[in-house]
Amino acid sequence: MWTAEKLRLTYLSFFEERDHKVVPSSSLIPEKDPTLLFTTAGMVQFKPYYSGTVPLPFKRATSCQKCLRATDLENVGFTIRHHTFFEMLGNFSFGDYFKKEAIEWAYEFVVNILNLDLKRLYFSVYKEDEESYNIWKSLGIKEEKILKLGKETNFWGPAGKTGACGPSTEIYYDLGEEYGCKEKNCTPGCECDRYLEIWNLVFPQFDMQMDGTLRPLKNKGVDTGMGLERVLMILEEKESPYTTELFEKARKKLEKILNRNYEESKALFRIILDHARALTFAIADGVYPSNEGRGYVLRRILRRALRYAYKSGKREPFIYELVPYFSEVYGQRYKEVKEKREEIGILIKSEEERFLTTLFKNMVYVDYAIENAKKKDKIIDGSTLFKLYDTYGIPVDFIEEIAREKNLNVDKEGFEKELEKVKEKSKEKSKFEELKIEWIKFLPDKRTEFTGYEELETDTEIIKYGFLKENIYIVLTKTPFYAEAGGQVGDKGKITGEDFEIEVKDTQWLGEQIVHIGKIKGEIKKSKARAIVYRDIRKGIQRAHTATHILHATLRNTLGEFVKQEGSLVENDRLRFDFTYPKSIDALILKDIEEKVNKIILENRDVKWKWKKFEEAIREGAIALFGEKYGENVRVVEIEDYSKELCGGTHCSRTGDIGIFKIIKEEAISAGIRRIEAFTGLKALGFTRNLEEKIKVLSEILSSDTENLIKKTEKIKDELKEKEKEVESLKSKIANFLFEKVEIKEKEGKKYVILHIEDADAETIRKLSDIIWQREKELSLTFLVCSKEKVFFFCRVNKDSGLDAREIVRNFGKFVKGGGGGTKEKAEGGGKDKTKIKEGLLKIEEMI
RNA sequence: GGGGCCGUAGCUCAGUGGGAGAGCACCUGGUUUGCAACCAGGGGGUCGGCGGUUCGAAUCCGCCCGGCUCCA
Repeated sequence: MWTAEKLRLTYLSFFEERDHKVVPSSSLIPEKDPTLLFTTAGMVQFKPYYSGTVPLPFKRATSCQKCLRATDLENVGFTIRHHTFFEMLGNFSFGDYFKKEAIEWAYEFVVNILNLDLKRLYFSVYKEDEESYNIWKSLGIKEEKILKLGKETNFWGPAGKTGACGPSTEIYYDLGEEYGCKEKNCTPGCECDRYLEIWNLVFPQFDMQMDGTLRPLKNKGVDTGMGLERVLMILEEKESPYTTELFEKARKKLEKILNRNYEESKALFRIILDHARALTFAIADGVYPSNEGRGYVLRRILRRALRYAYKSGKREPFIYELVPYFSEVYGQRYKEVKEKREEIGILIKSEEERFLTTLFKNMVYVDYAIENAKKKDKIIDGSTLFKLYDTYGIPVDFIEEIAREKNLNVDKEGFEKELEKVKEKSKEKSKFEELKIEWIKFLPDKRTEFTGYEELETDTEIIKYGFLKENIYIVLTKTPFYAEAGGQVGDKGKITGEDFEIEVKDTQWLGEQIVHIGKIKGEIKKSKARAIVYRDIRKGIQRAHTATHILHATLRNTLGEFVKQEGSLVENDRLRFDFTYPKSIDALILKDIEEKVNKIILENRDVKWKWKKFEEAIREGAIALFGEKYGENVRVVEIEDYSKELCGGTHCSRTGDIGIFKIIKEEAISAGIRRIEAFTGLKALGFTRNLEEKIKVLSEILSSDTENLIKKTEKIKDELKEKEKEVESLKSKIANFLFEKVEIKEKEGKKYVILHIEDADAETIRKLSDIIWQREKELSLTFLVCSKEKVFFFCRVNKDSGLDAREIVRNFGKFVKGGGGGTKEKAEGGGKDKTKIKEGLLKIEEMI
């Protein structure tokens, strides 16, 4: 009986016996390679060993690597070979053994260890790679079973324009005709599932040059990948990876959730199972759904699964329910999946809810676009497509799929163009000025030494300086000024010399150097200088920074481990901390957090820092931020029994130095990311004092004492409402009273009322007009004017009268320096000039 | 950091320059008691905030705040 774990162990020990170092799987997030979104293959963690940039710790390695790929997302579910998440078994050689051993061992493993049926095996080589071809032949493989294929399938790399590349050879397993496309020319390499590629052996052999020529690579190597899911399916004799033990439990659960059988809707099940597994692993490695980068890929994966489920009638979150089944199957080997299963579940659920809400709300726009397209040329144009994506957040692949179902086309090209435009625009707007400085040099360039951890004043020498606009930029050999990094703002202070004094406003990194930016008085003649950081401001920054660490630790304690720092700003007694959290934070919990932080401050704990090896620091549980680059040696800032973080910033020596910590604001800055702003030290005191001041003033205005302020305000509000009602009813009464004075005139058989009431308001004459209209049904026209500071008038005509209320109102408007409008039967207007009301009214009488 | 859409009663929303609305929920009275009961009446709003244009702004314009979303 084969199981996944038996297969993994068999593979790893097979190569361990052949002097390979067994290396554990690395994270799905390539730690030292910001160019890669995810770990997409077994070799990712070994990349530096091929390029030869680092000393080799071993020359042979083997691993079972978790991988994530979203490049073929649309195919997942419709074939048996596409997965977003999968495991790769691999053996690697860095300038050690080459084609012969690799191929022979692969043959031995597949035929002798796994006992795969040789009759079903096929092989491919790159058409110009005679060497590999001959090795296979020497193993007794018949020529007709070794296919010579072209560049697209059997020549790999380089990643980018230059670098390591080489031919590959592959092992295929014939699953039988029923898996095939039934085309005559169906062979290994075909798009269908029949010939399943189970093992790819890549031989980095050449070094591609800028001009495209191939030179021999210094460290020729071997990089192989055997798909665990694929092989397991063959060994277990299952119809697809989705029926192997890896998915068995989750699949059964899913059958219950969807109330369907796997057999009757395979694609649906495969999509959901695959995506649920990928999400589980990605979140376990610290990627969270968001609207950018890796997080965005996750969001797309989840949304695709939900979209298919939605189509099948499922409208509630459910993917999170599958998490425990994956954590059970994988928990032994991949501890993170087990340990974080609860957080993973919560995150997935909240993301599901978020998406379903958006989807449900915004699907109407898609429907609308589809109806439009049906009427026209059966194509959804690029700008519509883009709008749906850009504004309403509906993934393009969704729209494409829906369109396909309705036999419509989408203008993907037009969409790409629109997207390109937006990208350009974004880049343009965020582009900042480049430093174009003509440097005046005293000394040769070298790295600036930072003395600011120990002292705030340093005697130093000027390396160079220059001017940009009204600012001077100056670089010193050593400086106590902290340059902006890790959220902590640059120091402010003074640099003095014999003939000059510089007021430093900001400090920034410029490559390996620290540059001080400020204004100069006097002239620099000699290179000697003294750099002085403003103590008070620096202390304020330190208070905010240490408080940030306490806050971070407290958030993790209180809200859970999946609080992850997203960004941070540390200024003089002010801090801003952004972190992942799926929902808003309850006011009570926020208060609790504030209190806990202040408690740590009151306990006056020690704050210490040390330089350590990166690995050692991580092992001790220090928090490292993802996306930050760390060198081999890192600085660990530790708050006694409370927090341990990698941090280059400056800190208080005891937590008591912070004084007070006061949260000012808690808000969402984007989906799943919250921001807390807080003050420390005297600024925190100032904040509360300011509130106090406001309350005092408020009390005085309302003639209340501070204790009863709330009651008093409520009372005033109630009273005001009462008065408003009273005024309302008075207006009605006045209108009724005024009705008594109404005099109905008649001209050419048309009855009308024209009336000017001086001290009424708009509401009153509207009401009066209503009363007149109700009681005197014969009227052709009423025209009422009131005048207080301004003039307001309201006109109503009977629709059979042949009069136009708008016309009347406009005419009258001219007399009072105003205007008006409305409908034919009812119009109103206003003006500023009271003096000509009489003339205006006469004019209206003329118009009847 | 930049762009798009949105913000109206407790909830879901209509209203796009001229008198703040509907359905659900709530309260009172009536009717009567089988599954979203019915009938009549009522309470509930700084139309997210501030400024501008206009005789007049929920509506148009600008800025700010909040939500959703895309790009960096």
